[in-house]
Amino acid sequence: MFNVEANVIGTAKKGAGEKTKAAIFETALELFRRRGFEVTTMRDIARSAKVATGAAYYYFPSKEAIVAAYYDQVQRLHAEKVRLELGGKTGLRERLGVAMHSKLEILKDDRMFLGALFRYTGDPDHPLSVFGKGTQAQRSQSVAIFQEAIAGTDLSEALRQLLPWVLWLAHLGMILVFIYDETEGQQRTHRLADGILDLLTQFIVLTSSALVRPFVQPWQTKVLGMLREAGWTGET
Amino acid sequence: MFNVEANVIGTAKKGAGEKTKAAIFETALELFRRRGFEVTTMRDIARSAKVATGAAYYYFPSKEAIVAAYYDQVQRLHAEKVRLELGGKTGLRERLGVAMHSKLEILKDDRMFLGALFRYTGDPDHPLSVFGKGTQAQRSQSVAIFQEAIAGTDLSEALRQLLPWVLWLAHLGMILVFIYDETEGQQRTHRLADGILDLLTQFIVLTSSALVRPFVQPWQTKVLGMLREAGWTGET
DNA sequence: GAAATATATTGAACATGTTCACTTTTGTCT
DNA sequence: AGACAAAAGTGAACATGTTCAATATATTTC
Repeated sequence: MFNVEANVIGTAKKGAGEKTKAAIFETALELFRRRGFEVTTMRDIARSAKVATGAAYYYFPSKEAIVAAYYDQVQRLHAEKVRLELGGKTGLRERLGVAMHSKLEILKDDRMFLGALFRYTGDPDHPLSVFGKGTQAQRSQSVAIFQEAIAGTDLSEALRQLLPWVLWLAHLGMILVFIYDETEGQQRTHRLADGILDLLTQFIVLTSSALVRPFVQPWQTKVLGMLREAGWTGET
Repeated sequence: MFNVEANVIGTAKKGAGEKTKAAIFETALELFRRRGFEVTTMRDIARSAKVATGAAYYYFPSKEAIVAAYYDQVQRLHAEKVRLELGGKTGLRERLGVAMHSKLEILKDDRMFLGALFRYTGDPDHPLSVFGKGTQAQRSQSVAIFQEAIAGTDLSEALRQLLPWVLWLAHLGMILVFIYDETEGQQRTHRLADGILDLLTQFIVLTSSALVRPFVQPWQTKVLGMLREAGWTGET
């Protein structure tokens, strides 16, 4: 009768299926981690989670959608982690470093199935395409994290607007490199991220310095103009 | 008994299956173009080509492999086209423009199924991964085209070595943008390519000019060093 | 509390990429 | 020509992602 605190805890009446969904999700991730994405079948997942095959599809529209859900979770963790680690840090370079490296740390054990995120990259109309309309919301969230990372630093309006998108794109490339990186602890990816961030911040600082600005400013304008035209920020 | 000129023409005795292979290939491309890659089934292709389903697999290890074969053909066409159009042109910017735009022209009617090339981007071990070992040969060929494009121009040794790889990567991104580009004749992609090439060549020219070199050289060194470390050129 | 509705769950059926044991065709050797 | 081997081609069977009609369970309505 009284049903307070009910849906606070996940065990409540309403949405009893939440538990099932969670079970399927956790089981899937475990199998993905242990055996890889391709070799793990939906039947495996369902069986391991002690439900019928169809149940998995009741909660997730596709196998890749499970990875997408995982990535949603990653984004939440990342936002949290960044907010935490950003405290006190005021330098642009340092803040960007936090945003990038913390992401890699979150993903560190999941390189095996992360590739599934890129499966529909070449398919503009697929709901799970990294660049498609269907993932716009997640994209915005991810961009927002980088917005937060550059918040408080002294940047031009144009940069403040476009930099987060550039960083998002760079971070996507970074994840790809990460997947391919077989070096111990994926140090190569970490170093590459540092290198790119070094260059980027140096460039930005340059364009802010009154001394060289006249020489570099037109470049920045051109770069930003291009990005804008490329439509990366419009998000029709 | 005498079997000269035989395998010169494609209709020869040896390799009679070449005709079948070609039929399957052409039929597949036609269907991909008319209906799209996803909706076209291997059974469709086989039926249209008047062979059994298994025949398609006798010649192509997978559905995506057909697109890969198409892309091989594209590369040959591209090499040819570039060699042709490059005649006379000596400016770096102009030559790079030829390399990029000619590629887009070759691909112009095939955006519908080009996305299949990217299907295994996130799967390092798949034989058809764009960045994987299995596609190393095609990658080298593609890089060679850009090598040819920058040949004859006045560049430092480091640049001459790394620029082709950078261009290859850029051109890959360009194809991706191309696939998503719904503007008339994909002008947006063409403009983006021009913009990026402008920036790139300006940067290169800058680092060559004796006047500003001292200021920009360290940057170039850093960028090139990073690329090298990233292992894009090693190709283990 | 019974009927009606919404939510969960089932497992068989389906579609399609892929494999494979088997047959047919083609070319070679004697 | 006939035997043999290699290449070409067949189509049924298989594996797996996905759909769906049917059923069970919970919740709401009256």
